[in-house]
Amino acid sequence: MTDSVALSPTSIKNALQSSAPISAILVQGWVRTRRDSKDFSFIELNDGSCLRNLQVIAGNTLSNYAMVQRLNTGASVAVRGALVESQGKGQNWELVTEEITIVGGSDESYPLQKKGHTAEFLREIAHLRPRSNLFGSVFRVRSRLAFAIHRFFQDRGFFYLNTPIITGSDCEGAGELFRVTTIDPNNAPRKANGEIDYGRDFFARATYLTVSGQLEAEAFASALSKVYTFGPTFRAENSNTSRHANEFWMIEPEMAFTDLGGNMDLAEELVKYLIHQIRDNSPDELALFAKFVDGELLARLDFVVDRPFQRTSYAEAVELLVKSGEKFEFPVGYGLNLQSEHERWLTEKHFKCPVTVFNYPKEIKPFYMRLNDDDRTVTAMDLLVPGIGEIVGGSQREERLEVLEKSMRRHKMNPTDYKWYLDLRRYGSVPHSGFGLGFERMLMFVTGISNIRDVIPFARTPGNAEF
RNA sequence: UCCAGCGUAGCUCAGUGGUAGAGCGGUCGGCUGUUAACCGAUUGGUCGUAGGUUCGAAUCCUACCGCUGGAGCCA
Repeated sequence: MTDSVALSPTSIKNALQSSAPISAILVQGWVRTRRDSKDFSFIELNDGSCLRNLQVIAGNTLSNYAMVQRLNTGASVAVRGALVESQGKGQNWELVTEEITIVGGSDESYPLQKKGHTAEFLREIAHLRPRSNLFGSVFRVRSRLAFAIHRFFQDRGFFYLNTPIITGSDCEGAGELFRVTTIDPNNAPRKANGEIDYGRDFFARATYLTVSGQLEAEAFASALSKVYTFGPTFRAENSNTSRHANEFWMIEPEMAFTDLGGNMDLAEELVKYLIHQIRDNSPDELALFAKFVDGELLARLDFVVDRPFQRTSYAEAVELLVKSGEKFEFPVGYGLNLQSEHERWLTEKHFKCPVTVFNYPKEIKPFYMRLNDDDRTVTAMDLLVPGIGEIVGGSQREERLEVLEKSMRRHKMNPTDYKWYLDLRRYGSVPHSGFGLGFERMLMFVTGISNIRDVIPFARTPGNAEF
């Protein structure tokens, strides 16, 4: 800032954790609120390093005290002074100012008040909402959760794999795709029949944003044994719900020599590990969520971590639903998809804990899932959690060449379009399994935040790509 | 995309046919080691947009736009 503050800055998090007074310290941050006293002004300073603010005492002997008294919420300042034990209640330490530099002012139009705002309002000011207690906390936890995911897999011998974001496969059964093209829509090359000729597009074929890295991950699991992806995923579905976004992040582990049981074990272990990590490392943020977002959050997280998840086959789940006597809006029956209300009944009312449902009828699942010996079901698994529903979807993959080709034809796919994928079954094929964990859905579960748009920095949903 | 609900001050909301309100915020002043401070004053509006009904519409009707919740799709 100026040469009079040659100190290297200290984060507010570190300052508040100090075990002893510090005679000279420099902190930088944004003013959350200011209160005047007779001879000085209290400034609540936050730099995002932690939830808590540092109380700054700015005395009327400061040369720029008149400016300090006009500081608005939102302004940025650098403060040099002494960290001392606080005389007041509510904080252990406070900073007595020797010099304060107003870095960037703010005025009365700053939209964040020190009182609570609704999530809906803050969504409209997505560029400023990380300066609020709630959203600052959400995005600190988001970072922590991402770190925990890498740690979980790296500790277990998985290799981090970056699968392509631009993909040529358009038939993975995972929703609508966004097209990637450099063709000028007003001057597109045409085939004889008038259709656009994507063979003359940038990649000499039609290309899309990826909806899953699974197929590519299978190739690398067939070489490095255990891999995981963690990257952005795009779905062009016109979904308008609190748990769908068009751009989201997904974790997709893929393991060679692993069957459905091993797959379910890993998913359960991962979910529990992530809850533990956040429980241990983000206590202040969790306390805030418990207070303002979801009063039962901590009890639910502890409950989930403490006991094994329920596991039930699709057939058993259908039977439970039929016998429940519950009146459902949608019909229950073998061969029908489980509706949200059915999944919610299983996880929220019946088992009251996360539930893994496995072995679904082959008709309602994608082509790549391994056919069971009964010839009716495939080794699918969905992990359902209370409040959110499906958080993990996965399966053991079909590793038998002929069975896979047959399944492709049954799904009206042409096996010759998937030569490289089938090669994995031609050369050293092994039983292998994997799943997709929705990163944002996991974050919702851990924070209690009920809308996916509030756990993504700048969410993309239908009709909304501002910021 | 479908169903339902809601759009009133910067924010949260009240007002259901007869002169647009409150709290908070902001601004000014007072008081004060305060901490969602306190006390007083003050500022603030094309009632989402466009039509229609009516002597008269924030209020009733229609369409559109936006937001929220639910459904489908899935992570």
